[in-house]
Amino acid sequence: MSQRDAARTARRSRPGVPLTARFYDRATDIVARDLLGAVLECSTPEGTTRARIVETEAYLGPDDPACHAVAGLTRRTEHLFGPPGFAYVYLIYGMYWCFNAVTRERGHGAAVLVRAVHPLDGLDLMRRRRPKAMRDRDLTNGPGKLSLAMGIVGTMSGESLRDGPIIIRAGDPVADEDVVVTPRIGITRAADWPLRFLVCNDPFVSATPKHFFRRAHAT
DNA sequence: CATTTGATGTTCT
DNA sequence: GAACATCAAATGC
Repeated sequence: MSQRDAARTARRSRPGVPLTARFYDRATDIVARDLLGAVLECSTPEGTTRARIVETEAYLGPDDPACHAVAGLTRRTEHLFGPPGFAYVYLIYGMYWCFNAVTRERGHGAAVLVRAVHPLDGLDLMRRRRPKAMRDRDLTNGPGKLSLAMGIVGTMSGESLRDGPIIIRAGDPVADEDVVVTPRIGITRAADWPLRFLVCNDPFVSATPKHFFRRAHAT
């Protein structure tokens, strides 16, 4: 799917119901929206990479059926349960690391998944780490891909996003008219909740599934 | 092009 | 044993 088609599909999938009325708490989805445009930086012995965040998903906590917090405090969710401003990195499908920023107070269990970034610095290092990516946009247009490209791994979970190996800095803000909202990708529970945020027309956002289009029309 | 399938292994029931 | 916030290669038009 071309990037323009992905953005168009996402735009047409925008739910007609305002976010405001739907959920018990807006803290985490506000963070998810405001994280668009922020700069993600990761430092490893190999070097430092920087990239602009262009796609996020909010996971609201224990009352969100798709959030890992519903399982309670386990080995995996230890760092999800706070405090805010720290990394929650977990392994998915036994192969890929997913990076989240914890958003709520200790014990709550809410976080924002970073799903795609637009590279700014360290392109050569990213290409070395992602030899299979034929085009630059394939380097970081997915949560597993961006972790590979930037060197994000599980040992970074629980580290501070202010002075740890992964740092989030302020970036150029993204205007509301450039933000698209869709349901979250790759989940089965709460599959219609509109908590995925992306910068429309950015070539580095991940593909929006086609069935989102039909779902929006059914309602 | 779009859609399906196989890889891969940790975590929790 | 089943589920899984994924990715890349293979297959179908």
